[in-house]
Amino acid sequence: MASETEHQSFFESVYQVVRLIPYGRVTSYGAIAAFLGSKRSSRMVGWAMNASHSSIENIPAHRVVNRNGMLTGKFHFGEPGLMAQLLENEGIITENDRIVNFREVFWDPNKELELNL
DNA sequence: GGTGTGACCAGCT
DNA sequence: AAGCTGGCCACAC
Repeated sequence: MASETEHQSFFESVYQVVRLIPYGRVTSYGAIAAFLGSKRSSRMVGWAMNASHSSIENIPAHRVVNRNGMLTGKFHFGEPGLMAQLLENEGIITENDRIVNFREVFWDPNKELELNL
């Protein structure tokens, strides 16, 4: 057995979900964590994003915000304001580093996505 | 291999 | 009501 072992690290799982976020939509760290099974592991999701720079794939980390809809990780994009700019570029309205219509653009993987692992 | 950390969340004071 | 602390779990040194 053993085979290749899909050692899919927690990070990889997070990347997949983040990659599945539709254009013009956002989600929260807790939502992704809950989708992965550990609602309280939301911190790991954020940390995974920190390592997203190591991923060769483009991770739309700007579509991931906290449950308040605030752009908490904007400082990690190299330049502050870049995250908000990317979001507005997708039609998402942000104000004061916070998504105005967060409720409207919120994309819950638990609801939209099905357990197809 | 123990310790620390981290872009959170929720509960307690 | 608002601020803070704890918890949680995976990764880096």
